[in-house]
Formats: sequence, C-alpha cells, structure tokens
Amino acid sequence: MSLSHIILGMLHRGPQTGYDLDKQINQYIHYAWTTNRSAVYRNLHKLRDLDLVEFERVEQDDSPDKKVYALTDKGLAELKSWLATPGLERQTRNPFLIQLLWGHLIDLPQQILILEERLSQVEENLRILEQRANFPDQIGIPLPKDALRRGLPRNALSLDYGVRSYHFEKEWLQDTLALLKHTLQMDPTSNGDH
Amino acid sequence: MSLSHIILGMLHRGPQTGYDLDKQINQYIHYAWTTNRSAVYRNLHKLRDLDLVEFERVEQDDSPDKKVYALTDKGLAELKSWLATPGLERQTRNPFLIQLLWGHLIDLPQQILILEERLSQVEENLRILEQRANFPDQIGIPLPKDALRRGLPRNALSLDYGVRSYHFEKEWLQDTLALLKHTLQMDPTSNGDH
DNA sequence: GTGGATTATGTGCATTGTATAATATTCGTG
DNA sequence: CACGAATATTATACAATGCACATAATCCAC
Repeated sequence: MSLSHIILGMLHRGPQTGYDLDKQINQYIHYAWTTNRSAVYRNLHKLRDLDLVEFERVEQDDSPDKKVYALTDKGLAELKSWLATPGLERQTRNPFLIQLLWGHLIDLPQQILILEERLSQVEENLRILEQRANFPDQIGIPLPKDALRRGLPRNALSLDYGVRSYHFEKEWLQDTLALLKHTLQMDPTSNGDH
Repeated sequence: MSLSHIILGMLHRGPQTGYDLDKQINQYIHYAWTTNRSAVYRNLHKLRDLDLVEFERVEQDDSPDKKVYALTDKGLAELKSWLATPGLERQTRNPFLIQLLWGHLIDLPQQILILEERLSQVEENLRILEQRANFPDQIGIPLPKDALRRGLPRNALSLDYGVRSYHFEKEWLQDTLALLKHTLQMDPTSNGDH
C-alpha cells in the first residue's frame, strides 16, 4: 500500500484525475518513484472504497469526460501517518547495471549501445526535472516568498536530491562510455576483458 | 521475467542454492536490484520447468537438506540474449525521498529520524559493498592478474557505480541532516517551512 | 471521412512483495 | 537436559504492481 500514499500526497495539494496523476508521478517524482497508469487507476478505486478520496465526474468540450479526485480528511490523516513512518525499505531494479556486471557475456559494441541508451534516458529525466526545479511549488508545497533567504524548504531538498543524482549518473555514464570506447579503439576484436 | 535473468547471471559463475542466491543478490547487487526469498524460489521453480536450470538435492550434517541449482546450456543462451537487450526500464521506490518531499506535513524531529534511519541503511549497504569491492571475482567474472594495469573489467565498473552512488547518497544525507538540525536549533517550535 | 495523435478510463494476466508456515540443526542457559 | 532463540532451507497464500491491451471521445491533417 505505498503507491496509494504517493497518490494521497499528490492530491493533498489539489484535486486531479488519474491520467494526470500518472503523468506527474512519472515526470516529476521519477527519481524517487516509478509507476504506470493501470496501477494508479486501481489504487484510486481502492482509496475510494476506503473513503480516503472522493471524486466528481466532469464533462469536457475538447476531451472525454474525466473523474476529478480529491483528498478526504480521512485520506489526509492516513497520508500524515505514512509520511512519519521511519525505515521503509527502498526498492530498485536497474537493468543496465546488471547488463554491465555480466557484460563480458556480450560484445563490446552492444555494451556501448546499452549505456548510450541509458545516458539518453537520464538526460531526458534531468531535462524535465531541472525545468521543474525552478517551480517546486508545482509538485510540493508553495514556496514562501523569502525561501532563498531563509534556506530551502523540504520539498526543494527532495528535488535537489533528484537533480544531483541524475547529474552523478550522467557524469559516470559519460566517463564509463569514454573508457569503453577507448578499449574498443585499442583492440576492436576484444570484448574488453582480457 | 527479469529476476529470472538475475538468477541466471548469478548461476553462470557456479551452482548455488535459492537461499544463498537471495542473500547474495540482496547484499552484493543491492544497489542495482532488490528482491526477496519467496520470489527467488518461485523463479527457480519456473526456470526449472523451462529447463533453463537444473538442480541436485544435497544432504548436510549441520543444516537441512538443500537444492543446489546449476545453469543449463539453454539457460546460458537465454541469459546472453537478455543481457544484450537495450532500453530496459529502470524501476525505483524510494520512500524516504517521498517523505522528504511532503515532509512539511510531519514535524521536524520526526523528519530527522527518518533521514537518520536512511543514513544507517546506506552506511550498512556501503560497508558490505566496499568489503566486497576488494574481491569482485566473487560476484562477477574472475579478475585477470593484470587487471589493474590494463584497466578495470566491466563487472568492476558496475561495482564502482554502486560504491560511488552510496557515497553520493551518504554525503547528501549528512549535509541535509546538518541543515535540518540547524533549522531545529534556530527555532525548535518550527516545522522548518516558514 | 479515414487515419493517427491525444485524452481518459479500465481489464486480464504474469510477476513481485509481504507475511507466514514448516522443518532441521545448533547453541546458550537455567 | 529441556527450553527457547537463532540460523538454514524451502515453500505457499494473498495483495500489490507491471505490461499489454481494450475502449471511447475528440481533434487535426490529408
């Protein structure tokens, strides 16, 4: 029950549809949480059954009807309780690192292709996040006017982590790609592990 | 079908039991992949049904019987094919970053507790990984004798990523904790977001 | 006016996570 | 030595998630 809490968190700053929730989670919290539409919709249904959210059907001229979900008092209480829980485990599945770990089983040009693919993913994520980092109020709490003078608010701290971790990975990928390409030039017939 | 491939990768360097596979994945590849025992066992059953692995029952004096699994030729072929697949998506669930993002909903001391909890997790992961980084042959391919002179082999590159990313997170957590504790000292009644 | 892109919601099935069970064996402790 | 605690080993039930796909409305371009 943790995607549910991400949804509650997103809704606490204003009502939204499942479609937009999915897009925003995968764009602006992608460094911390990944998900997909079907999971978001299913969790909205469950949260509705538990009276943690409520929705209103809205007709539109330029698009199909939509359901706009909003947080209930009960939902806000549940969110606060989850946010204060320490020691929740992190989960990760990072295939490109596995593909590097046993990379000697495939050939070097293919390996380079995989890292380049990952590099362009990271650059895209970084681009979206840095664009958003200028407007952190869009994703978390509203920025107070004297934020910079008084220090960063906590939602900005999380964004800062995201931006910096993408920078870290980008630089590491660039260095590693340079190293592998150099190896390839030295000895094109090798797989890189003599 | 991707935990299956992690298992195939682990088995390609030698036969192992499900119990040990789980431990090793969660210790030495924890930066790239997290899992649990039940998933490992289920995948072993499935891989067995597909003839990608085979097992032998071994009796022990000091412990219950165990099943030692080994890679088949078919399994090795499947592993190589998966390793060469580009563009596999990364997945992440990092609750502590979410708890920081909407941290203004909980009080500052509780927030600090959460980050400290995460810091000790990272330090533990880092400790295990650095200890292992001295013997990368234990987790990937055997290190050639002249490895250092010729440059790092690719499995060492992946380990290097793990170690460096934990260092990054550790430093970031220490900086951020210092900042939050400073805020708390300045104004103990505040939640940190004036 | 058909075909493709975008918005919007949803289902089915396979995979994974969490909790728990069951069994063997060792080890400390009263 | 009897007892509970710790560790090794395998496994299952149920809930949560990921992936692929279905469906429908509206818009734009050809």
